[in-house]
Amino acid sequence: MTPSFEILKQIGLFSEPELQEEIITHCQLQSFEKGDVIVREKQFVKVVPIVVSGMLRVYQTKQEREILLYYVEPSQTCMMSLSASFFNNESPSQAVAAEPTIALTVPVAFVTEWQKKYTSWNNFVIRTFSNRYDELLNTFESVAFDHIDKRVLEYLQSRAGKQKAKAIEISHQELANELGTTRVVISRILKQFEMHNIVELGRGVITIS
Amino acid sequence: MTPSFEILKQIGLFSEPELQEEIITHCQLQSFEKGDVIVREKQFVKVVPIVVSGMLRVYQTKQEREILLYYVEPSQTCMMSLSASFFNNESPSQAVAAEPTIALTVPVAFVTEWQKKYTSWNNFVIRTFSNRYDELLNTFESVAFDHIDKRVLEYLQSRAGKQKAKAIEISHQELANELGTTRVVISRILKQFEMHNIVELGRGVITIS
DNA sequence: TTCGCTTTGTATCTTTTGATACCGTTTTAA
DNA sequence: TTAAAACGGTATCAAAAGATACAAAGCGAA
Repeated sequence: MTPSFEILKQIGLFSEPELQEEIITHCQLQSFEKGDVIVREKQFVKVVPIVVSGMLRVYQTKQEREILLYYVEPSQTCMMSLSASFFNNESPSQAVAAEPTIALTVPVAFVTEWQKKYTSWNNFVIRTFSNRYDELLNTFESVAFDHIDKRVLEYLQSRAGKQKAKAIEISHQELANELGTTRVVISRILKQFEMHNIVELGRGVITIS
Repeated sequence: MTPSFEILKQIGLFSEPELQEEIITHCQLQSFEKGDVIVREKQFVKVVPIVVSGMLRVYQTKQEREILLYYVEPSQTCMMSLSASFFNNESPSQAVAAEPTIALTVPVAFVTEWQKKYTSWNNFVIRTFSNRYDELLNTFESVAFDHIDKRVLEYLQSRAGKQKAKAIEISHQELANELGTTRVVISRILKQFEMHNIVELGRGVITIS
């Protein structure tokens, strides 16, 4: 599907009219169902996705383990795709729609071209790299120095902050995957939280009090 | 001091003659003693350093703790300075000469300008961001999933690989700082290694057998 | 409704790592 | 040369988190 000016306005990042024209002529608007794979591990990247609505989950699987890199939210793009597109590398990571998602797909050829021609595009690229680095540094620090109970609480609060309702739909096992630990550890901590009236627990649901 | 074409050849990254001219007219070649601070935390960045010889150590201090981000080796630059220069931010990190170092200093104004004009400069910038991200991801994984003994050994092997001699000059305390742990833990592990004939220990020196 | 799968609760045990303390040796600087 | 600082060895204790095992409860499909 061809993107519209409306969509570009919604993304709100690309100010130059010429760039907007180029995006409309060269890019596609694609819909994904929850669970659809947008970028597969070890595959060459042909387009870089910019999320319009919904969310992508980007992760790696190394030695049987899943490592969450980041989520791509509206008006953001996937840094690993960007990076792979610059060097014509295979993607070292996988991107999956975490919910129904609409994304603008930019053919890789334009990524560097637009960087030279349009300041707003270049800013977008640099900001993407810089922000993802900061993000990773933050999770690095919290893994290195914080106890898991604090990390669990921060994860829940962050998730709750991004939605209207305070009820977070996630199983203990999934939460363990997100934080790189095991289910038993999560159950233990959540039970502690419940006893201290910090959360309420249901099957597949955690509610922050 | 004004840089020469020789120096640029040595760096070996900037192919366009026009870019080389610009570097020679606008950049400086600066020498630093071991311990000199090149970028201070919370200070605005005026120049971005590209290391010609020697090495910079870039780290953050958060909550009394020191977090090693990366080393800047010859032909590399400091990603945090780059990033700060793009957004006119204060530097969130500190860069110190780990040994006597000569660096090419690029005034921040040219960083984005050259990005648009010179492909090799843009590649350099993007590659810097991308490589530092990969690097951080690797240390993240090793902190999250590996035991300290393995991390110590890998650190020693990596250090040894970068020099001729197998003797690494570092105290247990310094090693602990590098890996984000405490001196006692390091002493314990090194003693284990020595008993298994993996290393030989001296005062301030560790030799891989 | 019943069978099977998913989800959660919990107990026990072990390993890893950190914290603290104390001591002896070596190096440095006054 | 003497005092102080840096360095390293080691013992003890505690806390955090992982591994394993088993049971109970909830949910969906046949």
